[in-house]
This record gives sequence, structure tokens and C-alpha cells, in this order.
Amino acid sequence: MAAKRTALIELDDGVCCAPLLVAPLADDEATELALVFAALGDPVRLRLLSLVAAGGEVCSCDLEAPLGKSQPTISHHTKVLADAGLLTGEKRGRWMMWRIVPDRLEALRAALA
Amino acid sequence: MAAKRTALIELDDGVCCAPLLVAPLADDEATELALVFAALGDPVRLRLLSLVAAGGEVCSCDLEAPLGKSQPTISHHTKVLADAGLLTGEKRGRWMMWRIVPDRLEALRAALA
DNA sequence: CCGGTATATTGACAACTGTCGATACATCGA
DNA sequence: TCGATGTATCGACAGTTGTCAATATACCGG
Repeated sequence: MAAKRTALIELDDGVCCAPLLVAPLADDEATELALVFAALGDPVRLRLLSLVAAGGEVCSCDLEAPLGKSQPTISHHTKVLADAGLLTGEKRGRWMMWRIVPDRLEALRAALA
Repeated sequence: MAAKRTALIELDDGVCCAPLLVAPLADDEATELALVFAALGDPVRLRLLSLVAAGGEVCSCDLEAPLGKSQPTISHHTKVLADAGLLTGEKRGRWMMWRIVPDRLEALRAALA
């Protein structure tokens, strides 16, 4: 039998969903998606994300000054974004290097279609 | 002189921003964008949005049952979504009819590019 | 004008969140 | 090994948020 016609958006834990405007979301789909949008629902995290995007690869210590937040706060926000799958981090020596996850953003764009 | 090359995303209050990944966001841009994403950062609101999208035009009273929430709660969520510009409401007699604002969703998609 | 109905607002409360200081952990250079 | 540095975690606290019962407001039919 043929696969579903509408492209499904891949979320964490193997949960998928059709684009927002195509079919009503199920409970777990909505919960999963909301987690990602909630991660974007904070000005500091949005600016953090755009800083990492602009730099390509940015270490945590280089985010404190431009964002004007303490080190624990930066660490908190990077964790939230990483948990949402929007950021990926690699520890290099003492430094934690962060990069954008383009596929994740693209999945979000698809979910808004 | 030529206009800016990158398309700007239109937000409330005449605030605009370049796509997230193109240039670091300014403070007010981030605050404005975060408000919209925060509106999407709740499972009930995401399901509400998808219900309205599926129905084309849906009245508040038809949302209580499928969402399993009280009438004041539905009213609260529609207000949050409307404030974020994602939903537009028109009072018809006793009923409040809600519709999606496609341009707003498209602007969000553009901001994620 | 009155009773019924759809919606908005208010007040209250528990749960969550953003923030920072203090502290612990990890890694490097000397 | 030791001190310095970058990061994560913990504890605390103020502010925000999702929820509902109660109430107020708006609108319709008779």
C-alpha cells in the first residue's frame, strides 16, 4: 500500500506530524512541537541562535558578553535549545562549541506549512 | 541608494527583522519574534490552531469539546494567538468566528530561513 | 423586556521559567 | 601537582503562565 501522501515532520522520539494546516494535531505531536516552539519563545534564546548562526561555530564563553547574561544563564539556554534539537554542541578541550542544526529548522518551517 | 538586499520579516509595531540565520537579531526584533513563537509554545494552542486551519472558520464554542478545556481557557488561548497575529476573529451574532492568518505563518517560515 | 446562550473578564492558585550567586567538575599550561 | 579557566549543576527567588469557578457583558428569540 502507498505511503501517506502528505510529508510528515520528524520530531523527537520517532513522533511525526503532518503540517500544521493540513490535519488536526494529535496530543503527543502537539506536545512535541510545542517544546520546540517554546524553545524559540524567548528573546535571549533567539538572539543566541542568531549569533551561533552568524558565527557558524561559537563557544559558550563568547556568548556571555553579546547577550549580557551570566554564565549559568547561557548554559541554561544552550541546554534548552539543544534539548529542542535546534543546537548541537561539541566539547573541544575546555570549550563547548555550538552549531545550528539546519535540518531541525527546516522541519519547523515544514510544520508551519 | 538601494534597499537592503535580504528580505525583512514584518512584525508588529512596524518592527522588522532579517531571517534568523542571516544576521544577529536586535533586542526588540527578538522580543517581538519571541512573542509569536511563545504563542506556539503550548500544545493546546497548537491543536487549537490546527483545528481552526482544518475547519477554515471555527467558532469558540466548537473548540471546547475537542480540546477538552473550559470556556475561559479557550477564550484565553484564542486571545494569545490573536495577540500574536496568528488568528483573527470576527464576531457574528453571538458567535466568535476564528480564522488563520496565513501571512503571519508565512512570515514565521521566512524568519526561520 | 426576559430568559437563554456565547463570550470575555476577574480572581485565585499551582506549576513553570528566567535569572543569578555559589559551588562542583573538567581540562589545560606550567 | 597546582592554579587558572571554561562549563555544568544546585538552590533560591521573583515573575510568568495555564487552568478553572464565578461573574459580567453582549446578543438573540419570543
